[in-house]
Amino acid sequence: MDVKTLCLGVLCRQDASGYDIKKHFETAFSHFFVAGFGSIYPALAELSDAGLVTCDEECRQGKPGRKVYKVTEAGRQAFIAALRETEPRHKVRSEFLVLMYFAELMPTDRLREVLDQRAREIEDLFIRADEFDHRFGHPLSAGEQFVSGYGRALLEAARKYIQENRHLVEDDDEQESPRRVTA
Amino acid sequence: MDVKTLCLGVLCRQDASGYDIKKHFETAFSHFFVAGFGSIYPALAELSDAGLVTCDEECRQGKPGRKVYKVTEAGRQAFIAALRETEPRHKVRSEFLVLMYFAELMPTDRLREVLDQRAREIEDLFIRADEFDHRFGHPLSAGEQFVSGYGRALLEAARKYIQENRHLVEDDDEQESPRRVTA
DNA sequence: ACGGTCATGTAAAGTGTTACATGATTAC
DNA sequence: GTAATCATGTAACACTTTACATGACCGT
Repeated sequence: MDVKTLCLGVLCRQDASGYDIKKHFETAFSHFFVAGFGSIYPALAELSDAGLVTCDEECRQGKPGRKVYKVTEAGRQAFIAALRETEPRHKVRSEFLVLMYFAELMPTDRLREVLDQRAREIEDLFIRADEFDHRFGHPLSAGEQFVSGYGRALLEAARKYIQENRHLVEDDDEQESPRRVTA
Repeated sequence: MDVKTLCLGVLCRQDASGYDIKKHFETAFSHFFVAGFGSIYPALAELSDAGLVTCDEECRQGKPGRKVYKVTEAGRQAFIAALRETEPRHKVRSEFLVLMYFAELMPTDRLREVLDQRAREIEDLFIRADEFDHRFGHPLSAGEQFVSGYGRALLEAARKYIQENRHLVEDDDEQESPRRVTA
């Protein structure tokens, strides 16, 4: 599934500009999809050319002018068809885990730093997840609840695992550290 | 981090052919990286051109001939430098979660099917993880242990979450089903 | 004044996926 | 005999990332 289809999906929920859609990727989709402006704007142009969305441009003298996109009936049908045909894949790409895998080739300092950074990122993601859940206005749909809960469950598992197992890569690696303290 | 660098990393552990490396991606790296032959073979050719690996071709009359790659000292240094510079990102791309997010636009049958399929895939991944851990021969390194445990911890969290929460998207969606049984 | 947010878009470069092309060997 | 596994590689295509280019508005 490509960014184009995801944009169409967002527009099936509500009218939005490219900028709004980017926000949606950063909040609602943050657990499972990323996209930048460089993918979103061309995608919207293509959707428009294909007649799957329409575009109202708010003229604000000079400047780019905010463009609000709306899905057409053809667009809605196309999205539903895409959902029917999409294979439910689930793919991870983690440089963090690559680094952990090759822990023996890294200095202990750097390892600690990387683990701390990952731990901080996880805490950040919790905060962002809370922000998303408590948006004032409409309550979460069933799908949003499921996905939000899924993200949180996996985040919790990751946090716990890292806390309890970071010693596997941080210790024994080099035998240089003279303090084996804490009886 | 690209496939080329990962291939170099594998070769820092042991000599291998392109085919062997593919196997490595499917087992050791299965939790966090995927790569096909179409990425691996060109990567090995480039590494060879750059002098980061050498290549011994086992001549077997006719046919392609198995090529066994070995890392050079320059290659080892280059990999260690890459580890130093790599940002520890962690990215998920999940069509499965997209489908769940848009559950309201899908028929209940299809939803059930998708959830069952994901559940089966998770069980498969457990089996593959066990196979990897119990390879006869050398015991797991610290890095391998950490990554293998991480993968398993997240798999367990995903399994549990799906079991306990699939009703969120499978039920209430359409009110058509006449059986609300089990008072 | 300055930094952050809002706002759109293009072009080039980098990367990965898929399909194609070929063929031997091993296990059932 | 048939399917799976071993084994390598190319070419076309698809997609994303990054850098660039521009500029207003709002709050402090």
